[in-house]
Amino acid sequence: MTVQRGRGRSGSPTPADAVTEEMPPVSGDIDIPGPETGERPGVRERARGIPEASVARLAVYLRVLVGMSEQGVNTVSSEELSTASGVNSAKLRKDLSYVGSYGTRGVGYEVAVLIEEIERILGLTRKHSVAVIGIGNLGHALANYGGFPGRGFPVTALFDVDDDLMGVPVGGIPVDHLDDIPRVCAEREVSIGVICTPAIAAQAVADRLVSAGVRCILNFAPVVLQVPDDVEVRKVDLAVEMQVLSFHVARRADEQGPQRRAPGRHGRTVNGAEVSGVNGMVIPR
Amino acid sequence: MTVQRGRGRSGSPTPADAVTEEMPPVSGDIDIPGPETGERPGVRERARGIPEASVARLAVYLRVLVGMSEQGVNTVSSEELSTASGVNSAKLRKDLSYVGSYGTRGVGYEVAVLIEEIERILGLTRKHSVAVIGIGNLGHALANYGGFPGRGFPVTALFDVDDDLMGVPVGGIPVDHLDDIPRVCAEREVSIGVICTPAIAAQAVADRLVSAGVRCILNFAPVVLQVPDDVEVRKVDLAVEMQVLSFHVARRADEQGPQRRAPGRHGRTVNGAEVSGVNGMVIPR
DNA sequence: GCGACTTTGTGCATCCGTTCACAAGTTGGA
DNA sequence: TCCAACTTGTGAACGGATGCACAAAGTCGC
Repeated sequence: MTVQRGRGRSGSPTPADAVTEEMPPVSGDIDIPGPETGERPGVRERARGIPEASVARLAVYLRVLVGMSEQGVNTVSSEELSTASGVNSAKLRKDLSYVGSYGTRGVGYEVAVLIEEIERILGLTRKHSVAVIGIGNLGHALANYGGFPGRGFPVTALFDVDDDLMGVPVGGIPVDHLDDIPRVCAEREVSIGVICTPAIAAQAVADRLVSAGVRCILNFAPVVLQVPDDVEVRKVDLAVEMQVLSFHVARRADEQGPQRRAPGRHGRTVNGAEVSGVNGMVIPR
Repeated sequence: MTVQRGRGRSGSPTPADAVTEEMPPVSGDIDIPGPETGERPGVRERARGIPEASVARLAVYLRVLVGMSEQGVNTVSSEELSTASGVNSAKLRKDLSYVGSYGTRGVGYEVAVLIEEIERILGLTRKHSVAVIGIGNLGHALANYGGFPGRGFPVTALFDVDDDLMGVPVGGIPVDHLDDIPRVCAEREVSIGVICTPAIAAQAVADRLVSAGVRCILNFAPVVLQVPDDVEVRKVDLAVEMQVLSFHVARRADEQGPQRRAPGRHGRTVNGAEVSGVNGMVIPR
């Protein structure tokens, strides 16, 4: 995966850059059967310890499960679900075990239950108001895809600097000026900001979002954002994706071209398709 | 990181699902100083062993380096470059060591040299013809951003099923029908296919791309594609990104809400901003 | 009610990637 | 020429994620 953790703007590089740091070791991760806290017991304690990689996969399982549910499937085994999700069953079961024990040995999982539990863990039971900043090609695309993938992510605010866009509704929502980020975000309780601006503007936008109280940012701009410790940033970088693919093209050419593909090679990768997934995504055009 | 390796359509789950499998252990990774192969010695052997995570980061370094170069910077230390790229210097040096030893102890790296070498490793020295399939919102955005990020990725073909779009130029390139994928891709030597279709159509499109000889796919559709072993797929899934963010929102709420943020917590994450990057991306609107 | 069969949940070994820490190489100044 | 300061490159330790394999738990048929 390609998950990097950056550092705050305070500067000096620290070990905190570690990929998949942050999650404390599993020590405090035991399901404490203490008094009810309103939610199921242990859920809160457990949620914290889920590895980021597992969280991302849970989202994938969720999608598959919803699909199954729509097709009337009631029960699914780890084997079936894992195949459909493109992971192996052991990993899937381990991922699900972070969520809790909702399967029945000898039978499998109830699709509906699993959906509910994963949604709860992922925090999808409540809506997350989304703001899109930078209404260019991509921003437009996102805004038009009103109410993001899998619902639960209503786009409630759009921002840009272009005067011609001010007040113009895109996907039903009028565009506001960047300067209004603090006010509008507060009013509409935006919890996630999606940055689709050019690289040059991204940091400034991030700063405004942060000062507006937004604590989660999805960054499409090709810059490493500097944000305070308590702000979560995820980055999607098309250039990087393309270049990684390019690398594989090159590697392949190198292997095959000059010294002819080694005869043993095929045997080694039998059945091991090269899918370097990164995440999920929607925008169904 | 969220790199998954899937399996071929052959079905039955296998250990090959392993993340970051495929790359053989470093055993054969030594820089063999044998006879020149046309490229620098050892390059070919080395390229194969670079971890995917490092490849992705190399792309980030490259972007930062190009920026520096444009500003007239000639030399950079691992410390500077790492800070600018949001990783720690040890990791950066290790990443660069996969590329080769192009630094000077006591001094640093020559920006120009590093750019050149990274470009070579990433296979950016040659152009990679790109086809975009599914000219909806996102496809449109990508197509319009003619000649992808960082150049080297010219979009040369567009496909859709909508009759109204046939022949209509988008970003200067006329849209062809899905049925023409094999012919057009062959003619224009497309090496990378970008799938922006709805989920339902994605697999069929992938199949056509594969049969057209395309061996690298960037998939924006929310499906797990089934492809042969020798096809590389990278997936960008907006839904997953959003849901991972949602998870963090929830986690944070759980931490702070009920049992008040633990006093020690801050001390632990000082300086460790939570940036779970995933990849790079451009589309500067 | 019992035994054969299925599937979950997880301890454990393994592997890969990150980080540490230091030897080796380079520069500049005394 | 020698020494101090600096920076790269990398072996080795560490830690987290993956995959295996099996005990536990449940179902089904007889």
